[in-house]
Amino acid sequence: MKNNVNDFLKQLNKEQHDAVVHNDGPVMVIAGAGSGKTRVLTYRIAYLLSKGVDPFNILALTFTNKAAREMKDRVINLIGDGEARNVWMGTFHSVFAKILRIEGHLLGYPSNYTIYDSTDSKRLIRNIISDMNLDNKLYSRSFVANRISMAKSSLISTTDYANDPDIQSADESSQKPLIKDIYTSYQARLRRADAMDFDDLLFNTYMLFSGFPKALYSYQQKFKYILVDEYQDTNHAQYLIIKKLAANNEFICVVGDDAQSIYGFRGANISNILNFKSDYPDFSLFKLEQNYRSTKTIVNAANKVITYNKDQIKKTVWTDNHSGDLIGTIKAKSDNEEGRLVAESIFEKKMNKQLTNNMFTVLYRTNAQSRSIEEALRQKNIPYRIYGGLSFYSRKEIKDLLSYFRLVINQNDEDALLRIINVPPKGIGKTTIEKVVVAADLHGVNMWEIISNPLNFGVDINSGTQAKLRNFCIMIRSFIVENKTKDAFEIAVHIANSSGLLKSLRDEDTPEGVSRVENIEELLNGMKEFTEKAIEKSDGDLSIKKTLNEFMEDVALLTDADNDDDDKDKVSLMTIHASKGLEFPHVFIVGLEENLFPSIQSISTRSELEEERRLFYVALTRAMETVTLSHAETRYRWGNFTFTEPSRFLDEIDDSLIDRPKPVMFNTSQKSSPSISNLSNHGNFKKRNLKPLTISGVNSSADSSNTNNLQEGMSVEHANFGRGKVVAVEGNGPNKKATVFFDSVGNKNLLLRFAKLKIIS
DNA sequence: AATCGGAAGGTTTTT
DNA sequence: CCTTCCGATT
Repeated sequence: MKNNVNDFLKQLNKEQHDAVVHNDGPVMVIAGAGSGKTRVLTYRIAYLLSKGVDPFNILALTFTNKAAREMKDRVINLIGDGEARNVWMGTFHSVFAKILRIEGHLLGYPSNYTIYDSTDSKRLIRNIISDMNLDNKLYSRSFVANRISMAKSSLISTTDYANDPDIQSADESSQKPLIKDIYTSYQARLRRADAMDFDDLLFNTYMLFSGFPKALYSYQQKFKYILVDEYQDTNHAQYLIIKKLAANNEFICVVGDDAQSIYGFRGANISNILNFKSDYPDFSLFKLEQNYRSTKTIVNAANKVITYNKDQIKKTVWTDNHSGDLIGTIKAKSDNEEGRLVAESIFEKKMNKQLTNNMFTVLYRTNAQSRSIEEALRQKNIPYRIYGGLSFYSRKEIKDLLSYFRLVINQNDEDALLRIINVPPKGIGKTTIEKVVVAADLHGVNMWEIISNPLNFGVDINSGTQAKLRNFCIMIRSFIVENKTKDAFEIAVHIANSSGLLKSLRDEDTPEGVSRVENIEELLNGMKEFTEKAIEKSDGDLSIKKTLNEFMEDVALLTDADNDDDDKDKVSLMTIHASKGLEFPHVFIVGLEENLFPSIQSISTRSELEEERRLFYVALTRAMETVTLSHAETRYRWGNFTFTEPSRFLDEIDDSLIDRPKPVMFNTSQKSSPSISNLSNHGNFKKRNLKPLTISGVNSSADSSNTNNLQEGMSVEHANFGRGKVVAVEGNGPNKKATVFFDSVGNKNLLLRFAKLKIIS
């Protein structure tokens, strides 16, 4: 043990301390923002271990991988690596996925079942809708997917769904009575593919524990001590699983804050907090109300905002910290200007107060808003990192390669099969695939069986096509054989090459192709790291190299935010949802406009509006020192710009805490200078050429616009003119100019300050 | 069977 | 605006 127990307990305040050492029965901790919630959880784990509890008996559940990793790190800090490693800490989904790998056979799943992410399951739903010849405008994929997901997370099976009169009449009145059949067929197809979607991980865990008392009992014995983070975000399925696991020992500790419940849209149910009382009548309640994170101004502003919500648990968050600055505001003419003003403000603060980039974050409601901010930061040469957005793992080329891996591990994975059977092109076209699909349905077998032996199933194809299918199967089988002896990295490289995937992308010879190859290389590098890290850890042991199977077990549950290379000094950009649990000295919340934040979909019902307000509350309480709220008067939406109204949330901040823009007198001549000149930039609206995304924003800033070292003879790329060669460089500092010869337009004289040149070589 | 172009549709939020 | 899907063309 690294520290003496009493030493680390001294670092807690009274309430935190009591919550940590309370050792008798169920515990609920209601923790205001910034009050040391994670601290209580980690210290509690450390405390249990110090009392001699076996780490193997502790289960700690979080919602994001990031939160899980942070918790693990902090526990390791407290008590050292050895014991902490054996505590089960992870997201609900990853922990349950692990359990299902072991116990899934009881439900008829092999241990190598595939996890479908939401893209995969939407593809499958799309296929089913078109197979059923339904109007795919009426039966929109996302609507159906949502409906099914809601059902599953409430543990409503396909039969329950079809037999529930309320559900049926709801579907009938929305003109979609056949959702029940789509749901049934969807589950059947997942089964046939030995696949589970995200909701199945919860649904099946519940089925396992309710249908197999022996299995339940053994996990109850294993997980004697259960801790749950962000309890307010649990959905019905998660709630019941925890309840079952805890039923024997009732040594359960849940931590949450009803004011930060922001996942209602995916079935999270605040009443789980309220029900805790009735589930565990002898529970102890602790309230953490002292905020250690933020200034008085921020705490008071957030408190005031949340009072506009009717439904909430009473608590008084307060702080001893200094008052700090007033909340700042930015009012911009357009979303582009908003980006510019935010970037300028970051730049100024940085200079005036000697701050670093990583002290800043820009938060927004929707991922799409990142673009104008990105552009502005890039122009100001401020490095940034985007969390979330289009996930690295959802890029086409990555999905394709991963699909090869998936098929090697599980040949029943039909989504993977369909994705790659003709990628790169192998002459297996639509007609053939259609025949295979039909035969699979007809015989009730998996598509892999059909293509392995088309003649057995009477599939009518010519010998040329037969040979092509045979070659495909032979290739996959050879990968399967190789996979038995190679580690994850070796087999991955082998597949990337032998499948022809890398070659076909290289042959494209386009900038997109190059960036796709880079992405694949990035994935392979990550796999190399994964493989080698495992070797390091197992020092002494006989070659415990990580296998492809092990890699693939994790990958479906990973998101971009999990690539933690953020030791760099960068401004963070993310959605408010993604920011939960994090803190930053200086926070910008952008796009505070009606219909955007609060979102247009949520302003019609009280509960949804209140969730938006909690979201705003979460955003405000991320900040330690300053908050700046910004909105734009016009914003691009679907190609043309629309006028917007300031968000109601702006008005809900107490006047004494915010620095509102002074109302401008009507004086046409004076008003002109900044605003009109900005509007005259109209042409800029059209030039929104998005740079190809680099992986998680790495090097998005530094080398793309750092033209300080530009030299004669270099190859460069310009957003509009394409590639060119530097003919001459002259001038210094801000007036540095270059003459560049572009293939498209010939010689151009460019002021480097403005032209965003990218150095190629 | 592959490729290209036009049309249509889509923005909440995440595991 | 951007991505994805479908059909027509080669």
